[in-house]
Amino acid sequence: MRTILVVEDDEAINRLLCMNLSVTGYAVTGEYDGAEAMARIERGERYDLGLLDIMLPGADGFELLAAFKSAGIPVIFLTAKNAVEDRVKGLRDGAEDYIVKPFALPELLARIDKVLSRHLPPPESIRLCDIEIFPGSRTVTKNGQPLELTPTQYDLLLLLSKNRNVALSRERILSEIWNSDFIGESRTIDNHISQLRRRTGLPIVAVSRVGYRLEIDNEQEEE
Amino acid sequence: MRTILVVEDDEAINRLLCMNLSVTGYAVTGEYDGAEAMARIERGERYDLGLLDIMLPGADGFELLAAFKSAGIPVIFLTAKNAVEDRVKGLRDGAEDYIVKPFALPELLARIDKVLSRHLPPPESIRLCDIEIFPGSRTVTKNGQPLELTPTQYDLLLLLSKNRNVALSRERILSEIWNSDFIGESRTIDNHISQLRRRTGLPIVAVSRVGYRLEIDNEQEEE
DNA sequence: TCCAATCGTTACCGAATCGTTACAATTTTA
DNA sequence: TAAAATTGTAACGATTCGGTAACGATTGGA
Repeated sequence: MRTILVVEDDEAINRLLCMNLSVTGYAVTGEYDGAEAMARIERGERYDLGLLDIMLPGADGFELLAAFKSAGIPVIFLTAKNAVEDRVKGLRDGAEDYIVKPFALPELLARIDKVLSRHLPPPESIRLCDIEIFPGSRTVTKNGQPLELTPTQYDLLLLLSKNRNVALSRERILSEIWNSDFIGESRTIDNHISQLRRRTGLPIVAVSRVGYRLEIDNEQEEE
Repeated sequence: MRTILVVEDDEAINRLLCMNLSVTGYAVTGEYDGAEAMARIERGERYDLGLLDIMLPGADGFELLAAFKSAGIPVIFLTAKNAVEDRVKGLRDGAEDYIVKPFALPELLARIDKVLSRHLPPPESIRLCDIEIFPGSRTVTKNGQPLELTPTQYDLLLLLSKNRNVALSRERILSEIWNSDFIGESRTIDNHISQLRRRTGLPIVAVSRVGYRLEIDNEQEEE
């Protein structure tokens, strides 16, 4: 379970955040005083993320940001409505993101999700049945043997593997692999799918009128 | 299951809304007093949507809107017939939508659906008796076993499942599934319904001269 | 109760979709 | 510069899907 430290002196907002985040599945600690929060970090308490107000008693958000940064903990700032310069300074000093009060909770959750996933170590390799993808070197093996793939095939495979059991529309595939536009509406994707299927032997099924889906009944492991 | 807080002091309308929404598959809480509703939000109670009347005892709709917004809960206003300025103010202050009383239920349902899909990630799965729909992968199971459906059948099933216990007119079905065009008025829908009924075994009943309705007596859960 | 309207279902054929092979244009590599 | 590889497009056949017609059953209103 991910842990979050919320530092916010407004009691209502603090409680609201803690309640909602804890319901969503995070382990939350609420802190009202900047100096106290600072003490927690210096004491070596571990958190996966800090949600920091800027105006705080004890120590302000920027001081805290420095402490969090040197402890390797990403930070999202909670800024008041019109404090534009705060945001600028915060981002320049290394905050991961900021959100303006009052904010919509789903938006905050989405940002938290993004920041946390950005801070996860990228996987060494991705395993699908007998296929293994090594994003670091952009190589693929099948049963341990190297498998030659063209760049497009590799990109397609990576996209599918990141979205296993998800019906990917042709539209989505186009926009993810062919940067931006590329108006050429055609059977291009179908062809690459066909080739990829032949080389990898993976169960890539057509979703009629929509696109394709990599079907993996998960009892595989990642490494 | 999605949760809705209905705040409306007119007892008849309140009960009507709660009854209809609950039959349609939402978890509904009815509240008659603005201050009480405010207390619920401040207490941290979670809802996916607020349906707010504007003229309320205790606290009016606009005060509630602010509270809902800072809790990240989207709001649809129920406005009286000629209160144009209310609508304008509501939308400017961040309401997602408004609907004029007296309103037609299908229209309200459509708007609710739109707002929710804009604010929440789509549900993992939708369960109807022994049928389970997985929108992400565009697959369906019956008693856990995969169930093959054609694209049109799938779209039709999804539409019906989002409008359970609501009579869907052929007109509406056509416009939702066949994008705009398709002038050919015929028995096409009846055929797809027939096939869907056979494959899923769901209680899709004909509503004479109108269309069809998926009849589900709710004691099911979603996941 | 009766009759017309509506509905459920089967059958059928044209149209659309998909898998695949082939090929030219372009890019990369030697 | 020449050869090889890659990529977008075209085309063909197989298969599936979808719209319509048709017929009997059912329903619902007078």
